[in-house]
Amino acid sequence: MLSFTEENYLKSLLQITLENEEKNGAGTNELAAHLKVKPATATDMLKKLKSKKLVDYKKYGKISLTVAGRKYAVEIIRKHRLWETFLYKKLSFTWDEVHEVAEQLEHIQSQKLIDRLDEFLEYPEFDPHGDTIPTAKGELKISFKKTLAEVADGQSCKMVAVKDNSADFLKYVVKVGLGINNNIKVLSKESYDSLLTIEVNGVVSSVSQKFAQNIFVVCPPDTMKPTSKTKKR
Amino acid sequence: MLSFTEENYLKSLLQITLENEEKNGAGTNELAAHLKVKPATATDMLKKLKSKKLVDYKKYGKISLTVAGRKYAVEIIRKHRLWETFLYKKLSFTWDEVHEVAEQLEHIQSQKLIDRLDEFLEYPEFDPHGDTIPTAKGELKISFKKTLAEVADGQSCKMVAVKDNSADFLKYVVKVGLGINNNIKVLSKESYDSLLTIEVNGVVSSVSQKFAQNIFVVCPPDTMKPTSKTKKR
DNA sequence: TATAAATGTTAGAGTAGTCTAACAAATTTT
DNA sequence: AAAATTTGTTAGACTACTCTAACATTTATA
Repeated sequence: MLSFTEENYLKSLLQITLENEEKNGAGTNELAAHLKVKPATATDMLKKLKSKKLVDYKKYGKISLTVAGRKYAVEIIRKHRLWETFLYKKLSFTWDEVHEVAEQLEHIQSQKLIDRLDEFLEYPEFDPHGDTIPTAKGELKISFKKTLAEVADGQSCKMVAVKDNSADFLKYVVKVGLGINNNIKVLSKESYDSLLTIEVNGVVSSVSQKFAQNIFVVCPPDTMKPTSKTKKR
Repeated sequence: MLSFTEENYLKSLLQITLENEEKNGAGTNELAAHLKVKPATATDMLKKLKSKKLVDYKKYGKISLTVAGRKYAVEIIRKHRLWETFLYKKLSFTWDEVHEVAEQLEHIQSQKLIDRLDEFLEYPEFDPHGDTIPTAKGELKISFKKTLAEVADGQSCKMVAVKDNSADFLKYVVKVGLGINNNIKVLSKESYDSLLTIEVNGVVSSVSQKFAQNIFVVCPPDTMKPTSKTKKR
């Protein structure tokens, strides 16, 4: 069983690699900055995680997670996002309040707890920020999460979350006929003021850029397995 | 903000004092045994907690919580019991599974979380073990929790929890007309086999001792304020 | 390609919490 | 009340994680 600290290092490494798909690994300074510790501290921990076979690391080299390390990290992300969903959906926390508490809850050790929580929440796909929740099997779909404002002309997407929790905004969302899991097609985008014309359930509406920036959507979801070793060659 | 460890020391001290109302304070060995550490370790921590004004302690003397320390400890107990209730009621954990996970969850730092959880659970009075849950104001009712088998002839009590979670037992409970919060009057107790005759909602039934040992009840609840300083003299 | 800049590592030290071993005080027994 | 036992404390050491300061390696730049 890993300590909170070790878990945080694994989680940061996964987050860094997810943010930069093209990169081959993280750097010590980068990792240290992500965890808000000094590089020297990160070096020490990397040696420890290496000895536990959770990271691939050698002096002055790039850092990456081993298969076991990645699996562990995905579990932490899963816990984090399930707790965020719980706080948001069941305890009426707002979009911006969930993260801090989930940072603590993600370290609770109990497989049964997380399985039951998943069930209780009815196996949610997305957390309140629109990020995908890894499955119990450790599958992490990479969602190309963006705001509706970033969706290109003619493209379709699915609403996964809101960024603004004010009553005004949420009423407006309902008025436009939008809701979680609705499919949205962007019919056109005005170049002058970025006014969007969208179609939801066959209904066409116009929404401002400000509005669109507060709606999170995913475009074409893609599955990424927890490891590439399962691939046959 | 206190560390997990410091919180555990305060919690243990409160638990020890609650278990022995008549005693004037805990001893170092007793506290150390409760926390599964060595006495030397406890001595060190006591000095630290004393410097934070959370315990009253002097060399070779009895240990007790200050008003501030007790307040903190009651909050931890409150969190623990609310989480147990959540696990039991919402995530279908059994009576005996909740404690271990609640030991972890009780240390999560978020006032909003615990207030919302309390609301979500509809302000429960008792946890799955039949122990009272301190209120948001820090009031801890001392319940004279016992099993139905221990209730004296002629006495009345209220059912607060079950000890056995098997389907067989729970079906039996329903059959006898029992449920959480029901008032039970013990009409008579057979001295030979402890068979109980009880009255619930005007209906009289007979239950075995084995059955009665798996029902938790409270008899005459008594309120105990978080501090005795509020008493005027 | 030599030098400067950026990046990463090592050594030594500090804090929190734990331990063991030796000692000190309080309590119980005779 | 003296001795024995129990209880509690001190001193020194260990682990996990962190830091700063000095040094080493790699990369970028002139």
